[in-house]
Amino acid sequence: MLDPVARVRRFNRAVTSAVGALDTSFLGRGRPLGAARVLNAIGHGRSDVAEIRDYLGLDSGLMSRLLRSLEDEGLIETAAREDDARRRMAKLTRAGRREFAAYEALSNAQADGILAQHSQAEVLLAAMDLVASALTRERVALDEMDPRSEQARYCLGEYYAELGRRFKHGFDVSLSRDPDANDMRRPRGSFIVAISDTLPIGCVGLKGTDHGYAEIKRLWVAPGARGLRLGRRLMDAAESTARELGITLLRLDTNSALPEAGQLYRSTGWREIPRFNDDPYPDLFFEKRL
Amino acid sequence: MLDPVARVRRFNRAVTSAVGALDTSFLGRGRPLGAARVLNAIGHGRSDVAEIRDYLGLDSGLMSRLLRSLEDEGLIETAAREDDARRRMAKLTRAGRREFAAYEALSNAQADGILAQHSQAEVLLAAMDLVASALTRERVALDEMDPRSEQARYCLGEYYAELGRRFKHGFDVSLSRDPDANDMRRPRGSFIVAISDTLPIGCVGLKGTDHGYAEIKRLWVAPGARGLRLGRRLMDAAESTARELGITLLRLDTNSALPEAGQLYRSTGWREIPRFNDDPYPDLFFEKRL
DNA sequence: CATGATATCTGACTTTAGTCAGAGATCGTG
DNA sequence: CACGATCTCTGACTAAAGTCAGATATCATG
Repeated sequence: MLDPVARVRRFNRAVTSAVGALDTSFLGRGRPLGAARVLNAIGHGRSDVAEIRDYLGLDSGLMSRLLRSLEDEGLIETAAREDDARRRMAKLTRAGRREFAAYEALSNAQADGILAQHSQAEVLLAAMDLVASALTRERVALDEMDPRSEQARYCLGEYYAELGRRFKHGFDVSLSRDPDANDMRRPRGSFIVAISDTLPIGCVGLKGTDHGYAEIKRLWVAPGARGLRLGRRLMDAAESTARELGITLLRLDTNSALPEAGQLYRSTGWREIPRFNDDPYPDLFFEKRL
Repeated sequence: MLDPVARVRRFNRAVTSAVGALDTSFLGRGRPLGAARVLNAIGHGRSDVAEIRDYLGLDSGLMSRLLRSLEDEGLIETAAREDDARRRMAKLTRAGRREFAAYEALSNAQADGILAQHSQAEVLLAAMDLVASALTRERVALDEMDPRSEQARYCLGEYYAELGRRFKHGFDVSLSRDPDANDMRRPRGSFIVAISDTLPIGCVGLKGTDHGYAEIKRLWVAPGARGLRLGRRLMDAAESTARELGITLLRLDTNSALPEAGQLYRSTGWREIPRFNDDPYPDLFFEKRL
């Protein structure tokens, strides 16, 4: 009754029928699912025909016909790309935007419906985040981006909030040595965000200094993405970026209130060293030679 | 970035692709999905053709042809039902059982694969249980069953384990007034189990006494099924069974360490009364006149 | 035992999805 | 500017899924 595999399969059955219900509601708009999917891909900002085909896994002949049918309905327009006339771009017409909005409304209504039946929506959402991260584990992209970008700032905000929860006396950003964003941009450093299907679920900063080493800062993994060894992947990415930048020595500080972090560092070749700064929060210091 | 609806939709995308991958692996056995689904429904114990058709949502013509193709492959046998020769029963042949086992192996491997990538499988499973319960909320069946049945005993075991966790000094079944199973069978009482797709996710007992009232005992909702107002549904079912049995007064005891239970009782017409038994665990007592 | 209801089956369709080969336009490169 | 590579499109298919109108057999009921 409690076999793990049976529980996963019960989950599969539950979501299969939920997904099927959404597909059925899509069919209610009188268009085959294939055409609806292409329309939605375009509505969500994909315009390059080859990219859509790849994303949806369609044959080029089939894709071409689906585009034609959407064009005949007056929902999209296609044009050759300016930089390469072999490739085509597709975009929604006014009618297409209306139709796309109708599909969006169906999707949103379904999502809303699931949430509305639940008196603890945040618990349900956290569980969904966790499952979604687990299922898309191998599709998590590690993207280098500006530490001031929206997604980076979101990660940092979550990171600070978590420190506030886990440190006995809270955490005040202004007391910490908040690294200058410029130190986490090439060529001095870098900032890497893990993105799972548009949602940022982790980050790490590589901060350049003038003291002959660089620092690893702001390693964070979203609660729903823990257990997927994402921290290790982020650290690997930061280290290889450091090597690219010609950095040979890395340091970092952390706090014993975050035991999983310390364990990660110890198991990946970092060795503990004496305090090397006067930041009030950390009480553990590590170094790794590349 | 944190819009609840967007999070649900990210979840939808993640599971859609996981489900698609399983379908693809099913196709690898060289049989269309429709036929595979029918074979699997039969393998999982559904034998009545009309029931399978209903479960899979198939047209009777299509169903007939799928059955024929499975028969031609030698995987199933069909026969008219003995009690009604218009209806047909289908069952697997030896070869059908082999083929069904192969599909089962694929499903199990997929489930195993998901779990294996996760270093905290129990956390992931708990999240899956919660999501599955939320998605199948309206398909939860409340079944009256014997309190000694396997599913009832599972619920009771989970109930006792939870009391052990939540009571400051633990919980010892032998110290509590463990109701005689016979008091929770008709006509003296009843035992109701909430089943979500084969998994028991809640229970409640109606225990007959010789003192002019019946007691509500053992109300439990699985952690993953909380927030769905299942406790209320179970209580409603217990009350209407009580009415059927001609019971006019209900009592129950509970503990202030279970605040959600007390809140449920207060909000559904129960009023607090003085202690009416000498069980060491409860410290709150309620009564409701039907 | 006639009659209407029910369950399954068959034949004759349509729609959707997907495959494949080749045509035509365009691109990058030597 | 010739040539191979790339991208899209068209025509000609097949397979799968689904629909619908009877035909046939059986059942429950008066």
